[in-house]
Amino acid sequence: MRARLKDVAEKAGVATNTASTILNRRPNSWASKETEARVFKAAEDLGYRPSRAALGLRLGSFHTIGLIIPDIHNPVYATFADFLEIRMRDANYDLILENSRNDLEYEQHCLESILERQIDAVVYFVSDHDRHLEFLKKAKKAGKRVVGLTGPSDGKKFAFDAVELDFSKGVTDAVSHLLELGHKRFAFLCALAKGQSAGDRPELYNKLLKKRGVPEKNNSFISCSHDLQSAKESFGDFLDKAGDARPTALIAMNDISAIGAIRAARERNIRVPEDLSVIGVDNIPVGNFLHSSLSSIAQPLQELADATADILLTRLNDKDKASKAKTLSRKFHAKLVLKETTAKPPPRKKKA
Amino acid sequence: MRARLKDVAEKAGVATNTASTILNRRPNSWASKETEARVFKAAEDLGYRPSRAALGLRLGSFHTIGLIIPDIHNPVYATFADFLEIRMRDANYDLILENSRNDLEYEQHCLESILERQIDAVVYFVSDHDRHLEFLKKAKKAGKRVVGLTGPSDGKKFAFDAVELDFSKGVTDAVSHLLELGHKRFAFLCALAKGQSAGDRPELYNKLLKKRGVPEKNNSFISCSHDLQSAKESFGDFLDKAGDARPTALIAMNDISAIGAIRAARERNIRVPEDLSVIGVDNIPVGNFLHSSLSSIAQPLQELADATADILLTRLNDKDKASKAKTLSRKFHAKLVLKETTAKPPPRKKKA
DNA sequence: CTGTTAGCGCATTCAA
DNA sequence: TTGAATGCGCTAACAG
Repeated sequence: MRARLKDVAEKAGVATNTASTILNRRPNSWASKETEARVFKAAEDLGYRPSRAALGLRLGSFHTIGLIIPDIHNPVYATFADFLEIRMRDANYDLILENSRNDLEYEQHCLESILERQIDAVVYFVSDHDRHLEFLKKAKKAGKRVVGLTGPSDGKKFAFDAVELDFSKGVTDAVSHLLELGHKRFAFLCALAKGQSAGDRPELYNKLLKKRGVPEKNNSFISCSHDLQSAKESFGDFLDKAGDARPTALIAMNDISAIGAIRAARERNIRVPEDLSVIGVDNIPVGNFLHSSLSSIAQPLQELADATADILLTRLNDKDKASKAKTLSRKFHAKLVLKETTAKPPPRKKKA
Repeated sequence: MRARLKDVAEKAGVATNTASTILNRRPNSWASKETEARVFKAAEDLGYRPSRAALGLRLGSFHTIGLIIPDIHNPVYATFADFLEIRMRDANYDLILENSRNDLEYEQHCLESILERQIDAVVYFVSDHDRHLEFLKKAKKAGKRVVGLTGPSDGKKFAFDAVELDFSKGVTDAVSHLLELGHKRFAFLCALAKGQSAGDRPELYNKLLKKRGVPEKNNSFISCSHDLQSAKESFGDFLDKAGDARPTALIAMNDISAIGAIRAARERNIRVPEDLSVIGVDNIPVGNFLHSSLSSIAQPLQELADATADILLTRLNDKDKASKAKTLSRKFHAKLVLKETTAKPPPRKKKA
């Protein structure tokens, strides 16, 4: 079996608790340098690793945080998870990853199940606030820290720690850019999780364009699921129905949808960007390797992960919960990155 | 605090151990139906979940398996992890995911660190056998089950449980197809992990083509890292050097490399498939959404994950280690899937 | 520095 | 069925 603390102590010729003291919190240790060295060497030799089970039982914590992502197949979340994992690992925390598979119901299940574990904190992407309120209450009651990744100001509104990402500047810039290029007809492709409704997104989108003088009839709102195939099909159907009245510019709510949509266009001999300009969201790496590299609204993933880790560690280190009342939050902005999928709209064909 | 077993027992008006007996192994329980019902209800009402820490300590196992993948950004591994997680979760096992980031050294670290946990089994993708031999020994000594995902016959050779995937038929078919189309000059793009050498891959590749009458001078072997950018750069450099003598057909060791290479071609006005045929490996979804959908050699991911889960559960349920000596393995074959990136080679230009 | 004691939550054994 | 007792590996408090 594995070496236990007791074995280390014996080998070093000290008492078990002395070994424990030395191996953990040096400050209060009265041991001589020599003894310390002996203990460390014994631990090293035996390949001693504290039992996480015993530690968890004794300390009531596993030094573990849970991360729930909506979709492991979306590079954005995979990358975020990767970044966060590195940061937390540096702080000696483990990361448990749950994939809710873009299913709001299953997401609930993940939230509940992760709460049932000996976990110190939960990080999750806020998809639908109302659905999460009860979870937040439970989590707080259970003494778990929670950090939500969310849109702007939701954190403040609901009083939980949050890393906020504001897309508005990015989206506004995207629209401005398309308008400047001369586009008149727009489409918005929105990927929805299973069980999620479009909410007020269509209105927001219409309002945004109306403010710039684009009449509502020139705007289309299309929804799809979170996979490539669904985006292709939804946008393809839309193109087929729209015929010649089709938009010349598309903003997709994420790059995955954008890629699906571009393929739908391609299969209909609609060229990107000559016939159709496309802007995605997320700026995932593969977007740079398409036939035309994908213009996109980029999330500052590294910063988001760092901010999340910072908040997490602040909370985790604050054992007294002194700052219990305060809500921690950091805010970031998404940024438009122009590449090759945006161009002037094609010259209008004369009506036959 | 959370409800403990003791609380459940109290609420149900039974002894703690009675509650334990009822909640766990029904067969040996002598309790009346009524008592049982009361216990279950109490557990339900209190939202009782056994403490994993206590369970881990008592039982010496966390009902958890570890999966080490080379790259969370490669959809193939993400998908495999997802499939395996579902299967293991059904069997009430948790899955811990480690990402070795295509770094052989870090992979070692992952293997070691995962062994140090209270984990029942480890699943990993075999990249380099020699490096893993010591790990395998240690794992066996520690009583961990190990399942390796590997090439053909490696499992038998090294006597550990394995799910084997044989690419040879797929690769042979790919070469045959390209030869039939009339291709004469080939390139092989091989993504290598950090710290990994090409090994005997170039020879195998040359041999394969030589057998079909392709002289060695018409074959190029190019290596790159596991990311899109590296593939693009490596293949781009190669194209620049090759000039007009460039190959008309490319087999990339994975789709990520293929996508990078295609973009490199695109940036040099080399059309795919008109000027260059490309076949990848993995058949990842995004390949279907490129400008020309990517022909590829597909891994049967669902089957691989299922087989892995089957072996895992067989071992895990075999507490007596009766079949200790036997090596379990399952073998699968990769399959060529033709799409749009393969075509006849361009007509040869007359030399100036 | 040491040795002892106690307890985290649970399964298990044994005597009632 | 029950109640009591034991121990998994570890930390922490205490008197020496």
